[in-house]
Amino acid sequence: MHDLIKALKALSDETRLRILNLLLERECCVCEVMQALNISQTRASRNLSILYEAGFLKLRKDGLWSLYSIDKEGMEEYYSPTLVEAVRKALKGNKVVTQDKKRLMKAERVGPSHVRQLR
Amino acid sequence: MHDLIKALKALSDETRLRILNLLLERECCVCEVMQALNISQTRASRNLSILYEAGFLKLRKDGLWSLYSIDKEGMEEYYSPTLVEAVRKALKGNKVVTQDKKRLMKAERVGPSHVRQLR
DNA sequence: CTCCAATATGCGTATATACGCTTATAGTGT
DNA sequence: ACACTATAAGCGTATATACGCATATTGGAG
Repeated sequence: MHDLIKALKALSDETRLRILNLLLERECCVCEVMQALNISQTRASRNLSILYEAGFLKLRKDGLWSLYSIDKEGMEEYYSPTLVEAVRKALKGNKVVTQDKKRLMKAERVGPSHVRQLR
Repeated sequence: MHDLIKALKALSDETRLRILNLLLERECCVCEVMQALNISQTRASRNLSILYEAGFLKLRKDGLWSLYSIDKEGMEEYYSPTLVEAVRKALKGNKVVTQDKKRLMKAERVGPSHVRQLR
């Protein structure tokens, strides 16, 4: 029950729902998440790791970059894919999420120090 | 998105997951929830109304009694039934929840003032 | 080894949440 | 009207959460 609660808590936050929807598009590094959602580095990193700890994401390191993606296979808790799918459906066409994905297309894989404001 | 977050938050709590699982068994009044989970009246009432506000429950009044049950038909947000089902599956066979249901069988529809401690 | 870059973490703070105690509200019966 | 009962709501408090600022960590380049 505790793991389920942890998973549900992880999803009970706008920032994290937006991140999850970004990652449904494709794997992202922290700085891409920052740009797409237009949030701080700390905030992106913290919320990514909360989703990670809850079992939704997998992490791949490439040099300085931390690349997060939805852990489709690795989700041992059988309910996690169901939750992700429910969130995906629920937010399909959502304005904020759509805008995030647009910004993601313009985002560049450069670190916090070079991040530009995206529209 | 806000409604989804509200629903997820409502589920992100042990007391409320236990209540939801009780109600998957059958309609209950507040005092039955108290007895089954062995919690206070305030706590039962508060958490029931949080689940209600999040759209998971329906309420039927019978005299002094407030009878809560899962709102299977009324859940307008199409994701709510999915979430309920995910929770149900995830907690199937769970010790705590099983014990709650056992106590529910022994519970009586009497108010807080007559509640006995159940084993 | 040194400097720089991308990410993670410690810490303080503001806000949210959960709960108990107490009191209010609203049916029921006399 | 009055007493009694089941539930809801106000309030205070303890704990959890989210965030930013500053700093630590870790990898790469020279």
